[in-house]
Amino acid sequence: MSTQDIFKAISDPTRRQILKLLHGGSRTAGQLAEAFDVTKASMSHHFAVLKAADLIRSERRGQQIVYTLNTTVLQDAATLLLDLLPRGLARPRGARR
Amino acid sequence: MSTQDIFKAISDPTRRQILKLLHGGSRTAGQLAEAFDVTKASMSHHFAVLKAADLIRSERRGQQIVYTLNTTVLQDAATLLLDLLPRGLARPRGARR
DNA sequence: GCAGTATTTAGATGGTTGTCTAACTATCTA
DNA sequence: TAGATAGTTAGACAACCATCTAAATACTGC
Repeated sequence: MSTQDIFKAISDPTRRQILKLLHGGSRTAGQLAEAFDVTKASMSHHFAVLKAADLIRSERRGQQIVYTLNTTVLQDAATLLLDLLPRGLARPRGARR
Repeated sequence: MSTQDIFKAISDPTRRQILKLLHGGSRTAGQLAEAFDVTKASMSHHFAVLKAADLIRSERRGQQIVYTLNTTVLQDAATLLLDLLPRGLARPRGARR
């Protein structure tokens, strides 16, 4: 769950799309997989990367696994990016630290 | 200069550090190279990636090449990240669109 | 034009990554 | 407990990437 893990995770377009889909609320692995033209195994790999970065959380519900966006870490990532800017140029409202 | 170019560019820690150094104002290729433990050729590669993403601009000054942060694109990148969040949760001040 | 300095380009290499197929684990239901 | 469904893990492979050395380009000053 390092900074590098986060940036690596969001560097892939499929994974960014997954995060975007999780906007709309939690989804099962199967529901997410349907939205993409890759195998479930590949999707599972992407989930693992996102989980390693703590960008998503998983919870088993019966036979299915439900993924949920971890908005806190995503906000942190945005903050990290904004930190690359000269101070005071842009800042998220209510940024921590 | 696509979205993907931007995210790929910032996925590397060395390049993020370069951007951070450019916080403090423009620097020559040589000045930037000094700050890292890699060859100048490798640094030149990183500059090219950052330029392709339009995150930095270059200008020749005599024998040297001066690199400058393109804050506009960096702000856009942060906005793209924040767009992965459920609407209204976080937003940079004065975000376009 | 030549020597020296600053930087980039070319080509090679080892490591990482996204994808696949096949096999495995976990859960539910009859 | 057997079969079906949902998802992950293992292993392989091609493509990509960060890095290196060596060579080339661009500029300056003599």
